[in-house]
Amino acid sequence: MTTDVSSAQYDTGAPGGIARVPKYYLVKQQVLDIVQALKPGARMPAERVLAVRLDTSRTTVRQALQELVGEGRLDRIQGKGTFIARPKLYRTLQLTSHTEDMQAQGLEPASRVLDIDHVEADEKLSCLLDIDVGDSVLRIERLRLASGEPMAIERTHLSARRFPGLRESLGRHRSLYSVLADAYDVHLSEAVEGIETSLATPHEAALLETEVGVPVMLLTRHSYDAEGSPVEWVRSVYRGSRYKFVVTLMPTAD
Amino acid sequence: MTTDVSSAQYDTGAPGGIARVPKYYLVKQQVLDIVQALKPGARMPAERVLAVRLDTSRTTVRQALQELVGEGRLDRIQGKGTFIARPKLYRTLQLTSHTEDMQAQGLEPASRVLDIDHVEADEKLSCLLDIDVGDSVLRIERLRLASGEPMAIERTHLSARRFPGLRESLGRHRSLYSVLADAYDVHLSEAVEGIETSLATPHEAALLETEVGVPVMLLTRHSYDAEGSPVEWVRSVYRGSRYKFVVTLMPTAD
DNA sequence: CCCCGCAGTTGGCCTAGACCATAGGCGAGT
DNA sequence: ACTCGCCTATGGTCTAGGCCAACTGCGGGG
Repeated sequence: MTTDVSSAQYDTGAPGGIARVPKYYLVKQQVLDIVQALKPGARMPAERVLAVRLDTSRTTVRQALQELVGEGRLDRIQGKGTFIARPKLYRTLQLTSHTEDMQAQGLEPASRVLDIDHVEADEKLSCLLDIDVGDSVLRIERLRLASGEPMAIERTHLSARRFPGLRESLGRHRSLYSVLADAYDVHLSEAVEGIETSLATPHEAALLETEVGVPVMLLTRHSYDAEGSPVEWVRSVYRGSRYKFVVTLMPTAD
Repeated sequence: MTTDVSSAQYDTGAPGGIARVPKYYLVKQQVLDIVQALKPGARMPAERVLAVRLDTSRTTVRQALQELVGEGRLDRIQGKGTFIARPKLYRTLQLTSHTEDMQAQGLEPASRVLDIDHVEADEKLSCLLDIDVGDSVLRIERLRLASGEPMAIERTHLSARRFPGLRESLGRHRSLYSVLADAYDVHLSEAVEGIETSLATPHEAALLETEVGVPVMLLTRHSYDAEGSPVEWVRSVYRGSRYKFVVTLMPTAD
């Protein structure tokens, strides 16, 4: 029934703003002890087993597991079980292409084109790319991979007028940035990136091989060429539980 | 998008990796319609009302609301109700102090010291600060505020030997960085920041006035002086649903 | 030998309902 | 008038259990 009754189910102790600790959070700590005693790839006890062993309901166990999945400590696979996850990867923020970035870290870069088409610029895009509303925009949606592991979903927008034939050129090259440099003599000189958290949609979760609702990093990049004209606008979704972003800061010039 | 979702509770159709859409996710979309029709601060219908209106259980409604809270679209207050949240704030990544950073954005900076003490350096800290294991480290834990709103929990570590009397000096100054510059002639010239996602612990949630388990940004900063010696190591926890980080990237020097 | 299909295990999703904790209104008592 | 305390509405936590979906192994049929 209603758990154990009386005894402090909630930490109502010191009133000085001390946080309440829900039971599922205690369960999480207990599960964490199990996690830390195992190696990556090892299998956890089943949810129903944990519920009995930790004297709680399966619902509560799942809430605890949910957080550990969100933190990247566990992976769950339906029908197989729950497993200890591998450590996070790193993603350096710098003005380089995905290809260069991965190679610099000794990882095998790869991309799978999900979609590539032309769309009309809405007000927001026209402003970002400094074109007119209704102008044609080349939109490239790619799944980025690092050594076979899904890394991010990336949607790149470029002016179709400025880069005619780009769509065709991409098939013969490895990197978008090298195509821009070689075929159009466009070199990126500055970019502004925004980083925020979000939650995986069903579509994103499927592509990133994770679960709906886990925290993701939403990264937007606005790149400019040497003349200060906007070249691309990119929106990327990374698995928050798998990547750590690193940026080196220098004093501001002024 | 694949937001079609007609009637099928589960998309068992195409096996090509199409994402299943759980019912709570459909509920989330419906709730989102309500959210978008209201202004920040407005009150949502009660959970039990939504459950009846959307023909589902309160549990499922809460799961949908949970995600919207995690995304920073809703705020829940026990006993009062659920309300539309305000838009995100911005946090620029640059080599400046919290005080300067806030003032540059027209916000009122403030800090509340939660804890300030000396601890012995463990192996990790000794490496980060280039001191010996067991050396005394000044640890400052502060709650950062922007115009009254809790922004981050920040734990700064500095060598106590290198900065004698720093603890006392801090009471008479606004900013740590200005104390370092004025009293010790130490000027930061470079910093490496790491950004990753995590989930709020009960303690962090209480201080940040949010809920346990919501996504947070875990930001670590390792700062160096002009000579290349490490000066501080900082670990900060930001409410992911309230802040967006922005960084300007320039081409790498080499 | 291979393939199919059944059954068991495990995670995924949802329900119905209980009780706790907090905020706020309102009325009884002072 | 003011204050205290009860009542109610609302979110917060937890339980028990049902059914679905995916993986796995095994055995029978081709």
